[in-house]
Amino acid sequence: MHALLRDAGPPLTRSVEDYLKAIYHLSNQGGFAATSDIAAMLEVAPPSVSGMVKRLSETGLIEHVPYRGVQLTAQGRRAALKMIRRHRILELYLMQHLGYDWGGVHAEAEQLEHAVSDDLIERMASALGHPLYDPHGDPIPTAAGEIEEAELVSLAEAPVGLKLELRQVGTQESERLRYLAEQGLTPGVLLTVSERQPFNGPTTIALVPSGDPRVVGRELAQVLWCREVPVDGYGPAAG
Amino acid sequence: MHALLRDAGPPLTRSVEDYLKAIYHLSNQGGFAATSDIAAMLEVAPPSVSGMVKRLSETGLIEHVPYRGVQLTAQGRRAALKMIRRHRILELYLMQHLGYDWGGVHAEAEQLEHAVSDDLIERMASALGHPLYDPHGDPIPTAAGEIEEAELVSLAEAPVGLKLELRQVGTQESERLRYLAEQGLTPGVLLTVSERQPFNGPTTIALVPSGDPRVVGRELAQVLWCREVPVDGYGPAAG
DNA sequence: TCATCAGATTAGTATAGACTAATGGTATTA
DNA sequence: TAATACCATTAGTCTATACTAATCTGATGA
Repeated sequence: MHALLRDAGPPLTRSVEDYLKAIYHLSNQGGFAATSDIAAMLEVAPPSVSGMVKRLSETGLIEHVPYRGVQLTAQGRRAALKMIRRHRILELYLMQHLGYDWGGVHAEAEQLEHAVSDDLIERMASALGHPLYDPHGDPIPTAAGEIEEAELVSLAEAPVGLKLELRQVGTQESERLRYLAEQGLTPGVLLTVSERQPFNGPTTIALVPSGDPRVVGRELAQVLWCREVPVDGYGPAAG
Repeated sequence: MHALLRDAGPPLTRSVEDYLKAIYHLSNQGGFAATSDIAAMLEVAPPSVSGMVKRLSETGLIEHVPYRGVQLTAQGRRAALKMIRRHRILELYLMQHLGYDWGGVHAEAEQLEHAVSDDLIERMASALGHPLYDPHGDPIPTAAGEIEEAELVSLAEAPVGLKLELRQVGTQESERLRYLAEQGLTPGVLLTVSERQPFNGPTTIALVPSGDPRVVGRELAQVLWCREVPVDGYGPAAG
């Protein structure tokens, strides 16, 4: 079974590609993506999402548990990773070969990722020396659809001094979620670990770039899953 | 009145852009583009064209004379030239910077031209040194929407030895059109002028690349409008 | 001049994808 | 446990774009 033959069927529309990407980003580590979150990310109304979810699950790209959310199937995940590869290669190419800066590159790549051929992406990847990380330090999926899973560390374990991105909040309790949101601790936030008290004491962090400090008790810190962020350059190993 | 403000209104859809381009190519020098020709060029059914024509003329991009055909308005022409600029810059960029060959470049540019921003096209144009001709020798419209109109010579006047592309057939008589089509003399055909008999005699040409000869009487030759084709390189003046 | 035929148009339908308004389900809170 | 509030879903509509089948127009040819 060749990769090229495996995904036969009609090509995906632009909208479908956007939905799959959004679902991928929202369902970290096997969780469900909620209708309203997808709607917010794509800036459409929730009923539009319900409609699309029905179509996508009929074509086998996602699985839908009513009132719970959706997950990508293996096929949907492959398609999502392909779009993410395209996006990240494009961003890098536009910055390195056409002088784009951080400001404009995302929007341009967002459009182009739906129009480029696989061939063009591989040519760009070659011209870039088959990079492993995009300008934000995120890993670029391979053409075969594999991606380096960022290993997540809980904030309670992270070494002092590390720069981290909060990726996942491992609780559903609304009180806690509300509190964390008030503190500005939502997925995507950047922070550095400033200090940790001994004997299972709290962790003190500084938000990036504001520098605002936060003190997080051990119980909460244990459910804040973060990934290490390379301080500079195009990847963890970049010099 | 700034160019940037002049074309306000909702952005054109992909389909609309394709229709405008097709109409531009089909209506040489102020002629009308026929419904069936547009349909053939875009590979859609004629009624689909009728439907689109209605919408486009309501939005002022074309003018429609029922049962005769359509013409671009100034606004439609600007939009078409913008797409043609995009296409030609993209083809050149893909060939010169990403190693594309003649085979693949057209299809890729056809997709990308709908997705790129003006900014990206201008960056590519810069990287290419603001070229005036595309890989086929066709002139590239400027960002301001001006295009070098290829001056057409009638075959009856063209100097012996010149390489020409047949661009326009200046008659509507079906007998003559049928005869010309039988002879393989349709717009787009390449040829060289081999000989011309004196005293308003016939012109002998050789089709390119087959080399097949054709003898064309003066009356017919007078209505075969051609443009000179640069023999090599990226433009008439290219060395 | 009239019949014919190719080409253009209208009529009616389908699909993708969006919307608003109304309804239904789940989970938090009192 | 009951009430409530939030979120998801269904119902119904709209637009763009395509299609097929049916009809109309205008040019050609007898």
